[in-house]
Amino acid sequence: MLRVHNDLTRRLEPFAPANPPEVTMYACGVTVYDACHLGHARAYVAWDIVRRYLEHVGYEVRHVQNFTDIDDKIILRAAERGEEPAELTRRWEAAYFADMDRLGILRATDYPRATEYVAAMLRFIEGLMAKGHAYAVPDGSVYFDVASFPDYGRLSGRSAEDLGQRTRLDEPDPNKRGPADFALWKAAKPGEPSWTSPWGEGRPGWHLECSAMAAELLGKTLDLHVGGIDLLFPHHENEVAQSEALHDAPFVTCWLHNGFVNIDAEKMSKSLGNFRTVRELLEVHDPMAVRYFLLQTHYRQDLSFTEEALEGATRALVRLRRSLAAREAALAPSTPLVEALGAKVARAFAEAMDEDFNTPRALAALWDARAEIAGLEDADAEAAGHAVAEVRRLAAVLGLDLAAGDAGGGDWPVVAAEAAARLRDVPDHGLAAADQPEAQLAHWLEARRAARIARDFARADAMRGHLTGAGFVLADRKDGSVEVTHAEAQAWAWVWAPEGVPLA
RNA sequence: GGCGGCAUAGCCAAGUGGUAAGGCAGAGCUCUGCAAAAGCUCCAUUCCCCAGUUCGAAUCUGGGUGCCGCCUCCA
Repeated sequence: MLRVHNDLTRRLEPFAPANPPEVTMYACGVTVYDACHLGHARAYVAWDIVRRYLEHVGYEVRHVQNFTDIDDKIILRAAERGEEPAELTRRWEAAYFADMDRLGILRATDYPRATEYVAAMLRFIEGLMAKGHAYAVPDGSVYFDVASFPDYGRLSGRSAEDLGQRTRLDEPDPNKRGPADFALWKAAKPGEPSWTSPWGEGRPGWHLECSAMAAELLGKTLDLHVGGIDLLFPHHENEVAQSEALHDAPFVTCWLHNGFVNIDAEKMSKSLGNFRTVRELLEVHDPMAVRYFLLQTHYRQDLSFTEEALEGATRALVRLRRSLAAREAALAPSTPLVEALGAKVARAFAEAMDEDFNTPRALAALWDARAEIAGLEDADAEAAGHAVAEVRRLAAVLGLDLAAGDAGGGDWPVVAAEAAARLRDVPDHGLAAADQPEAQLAHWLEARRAARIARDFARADAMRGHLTGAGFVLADRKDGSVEVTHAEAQAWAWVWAPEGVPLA
């Protein structure tokens, strides 16, 4: 049975959607004005795992994630660049998808844009005003009246007094009746994009879009609402207030929040300037390795980013893949032991994931299975491939493709192609230069093979030394083929196979 | 000031009462012409500190210390 940590109750509780097998899940999306960094990747990988696991255990998830495509930062950035806000936001939406697709994040059911739901938001505000929960001020803005909603603060654990105390430190906004009141509708300043409303030209407040779009697309009460812990207050608190004030129904049954990515013990964020974009990370690292890295930490915990840890995750992924690949072809009729092994890993995996999506433990279950598969003997070893398939199937629930990236696949990374090209400049071995990196490397490997057959190991090792100097790592295999990797190309491998008789 | 979180081996990180998962790094070995890869073995008597509860605590309670986050945009 799946149990989840509900931030509304601050407890682990059974997952109980209102209308199973359907699950409604709303994820707070990004403001599309800049590149995604590892922190964003962390959040969306976490929710991708939640979605995948729910589907794995039989739920049908309606997953909605918004794009905030109108706000102060967008307006400012578009003005700086001299382009329309819509051009800017469409560009960053595309960049968002490019990054997240590479990380293997499943597409949501819907990606509503705030600017396309302004009419729904205006109806929302009018409803709140009719019920006395909102008020307009002279400049044309509309605020939510927090005092009219006694339950305010339940999600974030803040009392009215807490909020009052803070305001002594800040300059009070003369427009607001109460210190915690927040804008539902912001009056437009000259030159800003705006929509017509009963209160004049303006644009929706940030908190409102999630409430309005969630209600439009998923209904008044959501099974799951997810987002970063930084959104807990005030964003999610305000969403609850608006939605429940209007609908007189619980807004969200279960809230999930993910922890931060820390770098040097500090939150990774735009404003601190200590972020690593997904795009730049993927220039060097296998997307699956980045995903694996993120899954090593439970989603609610802060995650420490270090290059060392990311590289460690990459090596772990490569070893897990290779270890399994070594047994994948063993598909003789299965045996009781192999069947039991498959069932055991599936059980351990489910136990881990059922405990609030404990991906570190789920990964450990996969590693335990790897060791058992490697230790199989005789008839069981002949059938090991069936257990490998089971491990890969479970890994896929985490969005990890353990079959990919192994020998033979993938384009040549730039570093490897450049290294191969440099081999042409080594004046030795009487080899013809070749244009393609594959052909260039194949010349060397063929010559080295000839030397090895002639048992001229000094020459063969000298050739390997040159290749090693260029960054290539050779792995001789029993059949005479050579697996080639490159020290700077994470998780990349290329296999050269000789024509003719294999090495004796 | 208010609210909340975290402190586990060189690094990342599970573990909420029963005697420290997993990965990376490191060491040894097997295999190999030699390597690499793969495989096997080893690697925290101890969980920030001090009291307490308990037959028993990394886990519960109290008190410290340190770090981080939210309260303004933020995944």
